[in-house]
Amino acid sequence: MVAARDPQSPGEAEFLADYDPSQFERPSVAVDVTLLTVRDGRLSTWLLQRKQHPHRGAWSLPGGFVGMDESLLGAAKRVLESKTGVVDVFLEQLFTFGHPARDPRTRIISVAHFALVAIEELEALAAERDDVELFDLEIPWEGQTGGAVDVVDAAGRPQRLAFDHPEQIGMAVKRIRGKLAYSPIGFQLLPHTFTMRGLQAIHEAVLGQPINKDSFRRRMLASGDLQSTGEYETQVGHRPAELYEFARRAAV
Amino acid sequence: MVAARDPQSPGEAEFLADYDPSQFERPSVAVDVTLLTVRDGRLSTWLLQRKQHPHRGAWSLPGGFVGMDESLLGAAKRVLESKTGVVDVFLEQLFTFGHPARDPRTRIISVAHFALVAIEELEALAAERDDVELFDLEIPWEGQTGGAVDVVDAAGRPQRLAFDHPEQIGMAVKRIRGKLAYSPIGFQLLPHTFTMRGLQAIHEAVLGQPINKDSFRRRMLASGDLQSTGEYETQVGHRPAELYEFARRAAV
DNA sequence: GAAATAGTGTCTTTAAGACAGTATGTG
DNA sequence: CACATACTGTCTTAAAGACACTATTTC
Repeated sequence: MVAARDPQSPGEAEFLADYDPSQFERPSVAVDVTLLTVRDGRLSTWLLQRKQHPHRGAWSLPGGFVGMDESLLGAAKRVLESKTGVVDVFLEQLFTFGHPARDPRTRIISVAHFALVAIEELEALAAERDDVELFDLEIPWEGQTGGAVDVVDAAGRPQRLAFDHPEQIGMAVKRIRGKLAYSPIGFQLLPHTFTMRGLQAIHEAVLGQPINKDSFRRRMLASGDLQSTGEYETQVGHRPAELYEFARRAAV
Repeated sequence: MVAARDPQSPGEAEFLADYDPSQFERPSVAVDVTLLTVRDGRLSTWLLQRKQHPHRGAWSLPGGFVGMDESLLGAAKRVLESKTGVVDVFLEQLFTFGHPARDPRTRIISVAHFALVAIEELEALAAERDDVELFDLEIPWEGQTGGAVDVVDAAGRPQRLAFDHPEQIGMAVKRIRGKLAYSPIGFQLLPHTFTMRGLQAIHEAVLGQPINKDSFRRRMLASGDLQSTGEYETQVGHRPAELYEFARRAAV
């Protein structure tokens, strides 16, 4: 429920006609999107190399300014699609970063978002783009402590990141760890069908710690979020596991 | 760690000098604060009656525009103090509301915050102010479902609220319910020392459901967040309960 | 048939809920 | 001393962890 741009009470129409929105100096408002995936058992994120100042050459989250007639989530969706090609994924607002000096140009307040994509989907898109790169995260804290994270290349070397993006990525990790405990968000990082072991691997990668196999299975089956497909994986060199799908995907 | 306003690479200083921040139209950015307390076993919030358009006469959260050299939390703290007199309380960013039509004047993006205060402290302040009023909340959903809430007067009549404030208050309730499960945030709604029964009453009011007394006591004592004072309540007409304090208050 | 992981059954451990019984103020 | 609530101890129930054992595929 949002207030419509209609007069609410006597005299309001005249007031609105007189209102001058240009009388105060205003900050710019941007959105940034931390795109998380799990690759080879590790949380990873997709970054762009900045071609312009400030922080030229540093890696940065896909981001952009919010249009005057665009919602925040709409802006994040547009930025994500235009800068990475990723469409139709889980996307949620995270936190708003507004330190007065976070951008050297001028006051820019950034509404941080995070998105979740299965690695299979990302790698198909990555083949078409040469300006983006997927980096592993190194999280120097446990559980939901929070704080900045490191972004490393294949050799484990920390990368230079722009602005407050290490904090933004850290906030995304903190949030997804928290959500995992009570919501079936792990499905967003997997293809449509998946095995119990595959789902557990996602949870372990996100939480950064091993999970008891037996209780994980019991908990997932009891949650009602999983639905048997009757199908089984093949070509795996051992007894094939049953494939499940997210039970509410049809309902949503 | 936030980027300083210093050149990061060759050529950046020249770029910054040329940058013209006025070339794009920008939204206004405001902060709103949902001030929650527990009164007589019910979640309540403190509202101001709007004296100007838009939504003149409707009740609204304390709010105001963000200054150009002010952090978001700093703005929220300033707004809270100037409009309610409340200082030095728990205050945290909640969510940013940015629907293009949420304010009939112009595009105003609001960074919602929430604050927690013990009712004892609030009532002392309320005596000095006649433009603010404390209203009970009626939450039409369970657990952490989320969504707008109703604000009612002493007779239970729903009040007319300005803007998207019912959603903002709902978001605050959702957040505090979530935090209660893993963080000792309930202490923020109590005086410095309190009884086990008092703490349980706060939890029950926030969660909107009764809690098992025995396991609550066990859980709280095991958490390490409580510290015995050796003091006991008096004048209660029954065996007095021990007074505890929040164990980390000294450390913070 | 060996290797490897899937899946089942059961015992142990731990946390939550239930409840009886004792403790200690005020009136 | 009656009352009301604080606090303690123990039994029951439910969930998580541990682990042995069987099942089923590929090589």
